[in-house]
Amino acid sequence: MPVITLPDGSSRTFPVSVTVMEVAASIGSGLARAALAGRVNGHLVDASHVIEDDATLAIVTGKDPEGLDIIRHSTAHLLAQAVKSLYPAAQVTIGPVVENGFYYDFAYDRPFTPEDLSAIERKMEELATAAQPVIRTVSGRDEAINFFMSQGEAYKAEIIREIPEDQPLSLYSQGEFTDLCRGPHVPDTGRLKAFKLMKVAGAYWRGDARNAVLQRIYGTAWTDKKELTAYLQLLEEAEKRDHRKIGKTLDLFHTQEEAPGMVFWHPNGFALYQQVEQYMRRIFREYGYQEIRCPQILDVGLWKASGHWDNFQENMFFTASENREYAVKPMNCPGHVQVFRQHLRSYRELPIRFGEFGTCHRNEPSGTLHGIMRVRSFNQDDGHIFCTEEQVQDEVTGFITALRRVYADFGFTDIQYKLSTRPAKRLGADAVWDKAEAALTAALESQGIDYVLQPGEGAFYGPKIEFALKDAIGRIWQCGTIQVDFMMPGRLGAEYVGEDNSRHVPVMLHRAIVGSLERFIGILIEHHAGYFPLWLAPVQAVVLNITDRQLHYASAVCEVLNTQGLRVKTDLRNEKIGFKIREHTLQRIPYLLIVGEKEMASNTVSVRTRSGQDLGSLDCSELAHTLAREVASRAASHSLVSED
RNA sequence: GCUGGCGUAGCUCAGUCGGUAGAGCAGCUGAUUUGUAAUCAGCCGGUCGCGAGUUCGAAUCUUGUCGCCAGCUCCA
Repeated sequence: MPVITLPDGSSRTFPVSVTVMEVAASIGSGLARAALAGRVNGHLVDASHVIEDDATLAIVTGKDPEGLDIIRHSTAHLLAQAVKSLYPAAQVTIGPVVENGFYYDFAYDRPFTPEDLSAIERKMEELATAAQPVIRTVSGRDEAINFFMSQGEAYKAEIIREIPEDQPLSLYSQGEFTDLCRGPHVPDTGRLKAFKLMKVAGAYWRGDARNAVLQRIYGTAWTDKKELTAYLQLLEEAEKRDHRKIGKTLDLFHTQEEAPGMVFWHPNGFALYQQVEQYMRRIFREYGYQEIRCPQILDVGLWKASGHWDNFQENMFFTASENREYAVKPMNCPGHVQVFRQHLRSYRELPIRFGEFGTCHRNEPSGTLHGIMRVRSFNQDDGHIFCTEEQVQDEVTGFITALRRVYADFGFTDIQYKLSTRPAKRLGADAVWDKAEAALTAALESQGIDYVLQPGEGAFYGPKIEFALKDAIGRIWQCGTIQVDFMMPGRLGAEYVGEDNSRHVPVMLHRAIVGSLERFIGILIEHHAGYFPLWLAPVQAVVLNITDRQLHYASAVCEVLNTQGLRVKTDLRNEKIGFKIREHTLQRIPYLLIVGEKEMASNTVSVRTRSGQDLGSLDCSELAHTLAREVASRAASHSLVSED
C-alpha cells in the first residue's frame, strides 16, 4: 500500500504498486497527457517506473527544466532512430543534451548533406507522429555487448565495456531502434512535437583529435511549436544583428586576408571606438588610475622571467633584430611591473593603479577567430593595481563600483558575477589564498551581490571574479574580470618598503571592465543592432537640403552643431529629399535635419528621427542644446522623442 | 590547430553538361531643383582568392595553399 507524497504536501494511498503515469492519471487526465517522467525520492525516473513503497513523487512535465532536457534527450534518440532507418550503415555513438538542444554523433563513411538532413527530419516527424512507445529494459553486460556487436554497433559496445561492472545497463527501444541509455525518456515518441535539425559538423570520437572523425548532427527541441518558433526567431534576430554584417553596411571596419584576426577601423567605426576609449579614459581618471603606455615588443628575457615563455609561448608573436629576440606583448602586465619598479616604492604610495590602452597581440588558433569579437590584435581597458594584501578588498570593491557604473552607462543592467577559487594546482600558501578569497567574497557581499561560486576555477596564481552582461536579446557576454596575482610581482622584482622598514612584494590585481575594445564594440553593435545611442553614434545627425538654394544655410547649420561638439555632416547632393532620407535612415543616423525655404527663413531645421518620426521644426540653438543634453545623459532613446 | 562548407564586379548574388562571365545596387557622366524611405538616361566596372595539374578548351574537374563561415579544441 504505497503512500505517495506530492510536492504540495498532499498524499495519496494506492492499494498496490503503481506507476508514475498511473499516479499522474489519478490526479487528472490533463496531467497524464503532460507527464513525461517522474522524480521519485529525488531521482528522475521514467513515467513507466513502478513505485512499490512509500515515496515522494513529482510529476515531470515539459514545463520543468528537467522535462525539457528529457524531451531533448529523447529527440536525440529519435534522430538516431531516423538515421539508422535511412542509413543502416551508420553507427550510433553518443547523443547528449546541450544548450538549446542536442546532438548525436554518428560514424558514417561520408558527411551528411543538407538534403540528408531534411530527409532525416522528415523521417523523425514520421516516427514522432507514429507515437511509438519508448520501452525501457535492463540488460546484462555481456548480453548488451553481444546485442550491439550483432547490430554492427562497435562504438556502443565500447561504451558498455567502460561502464563499471556493478552498474545495471538500461536499454531504450522505440520501434526497431534500441539504444543504450541511462534515461529517463518520454513515454512515447508522440511527445516530441517541436524540433528541428540545425547543422552538421565533424567531431572526434571522445573529443580526441587522434580518434576517428564522426558526423555530428545538431538539433534543437522544445516543449511546443511556439517555443521552437520563438527560438528560431531569436536566431534570426541574432543573425540580423551580426556585427560583421552591420560593420559592413555602416562602414565601420573591415578585415582582409593579409591581416587575419586584425581590424582595419574605418572613420565611422573609429569614431565609435574613440567614444568608448575616451569614456574609459575618464573612468580611469575618476577612479584613481594613472594612464601609462609601454613598448609593443620586449626582449624575450623578460617574458621568460614573467612566466609567459613557459606558459603562453604558442600564443605569442616573435621578432628579431641585431641578434636579439623580442616578443610582441600579449599582455600589459609585465610592462606595468617595469614602471612600478623604476622607483623604490613606499607602502605609503600604495595602492598604485596603472591603466593602459596599449595594443596586445595574441596568436590565437585560426579556427577561433571571429569577426572583431575574437581577434589577434586588440586593445583593452587594461589596468593593474599594486597594493598590500590588506588593501585587496577595498580595491575590489572600488573596481566593482566602477564596473557597474560603466555597464549601466552602456545600457547593460543585467550583470552576472562569478567567483573562481583556488584550483588543485596552485602557487602560494593556503593562508594567502584564504585571505585573497575572503577579500573577494567580502567585496561582493558588501555590495549585496548575488554571485555564482566556481570552486577550483581560479588561475594557479590567484582567485578571480568574472563579470558578464546580458544583451538586448538575452545573450550573455563575459567582459570584465579582476584577478588576484601572487606570483608575477615577485617574479619580476616588484617591491615596496613597508612600515616595518623591510622590503615586501606587493599583491597585483589584473583588471578590465570592458575587456577587449574590439570585442566590446562588437557586443555594442549587436546589442543596439547598429542603432547606437546618440553619444556613441559615429555620425549623430545629417543636414539635408531640399534644393541648392539652401546650400549655404545647410552648411552653416552643420558648422554650428559641430562647433558645439556634435558629429554632424551635410548631404548637399542634388537628389530628392526622399532619396536622401532613405539613405541616411538605412545608415541609422539618429537625426536627419531637413532644411528648405521655410526653415531657412525662420532659422530652424525640420527634425526627423531614424525611426521615422517627424519632430517638426526646431530652432537651431535649441536643437544643439537638446542634442548635447542627450549625449551627456548617454540615453539609449532619443530625448526629443521621449519628451513628446 | 582539427573536421566540414564556402570564396565570381565596391556590395548582394546568378552562372545549366567544361565552350573566353551576368543582374540589381553602388560608382562615373548628363538631364532633373526636387518637402520626409529609391527621378530618368547613358557609361564604366571582374587574373572568377592564389598556385599547379587534367583537357583542344577550366569560374566549373583534380590537387596544394590562403582566407572566411559553422562546429570542435583552446582560452594566462
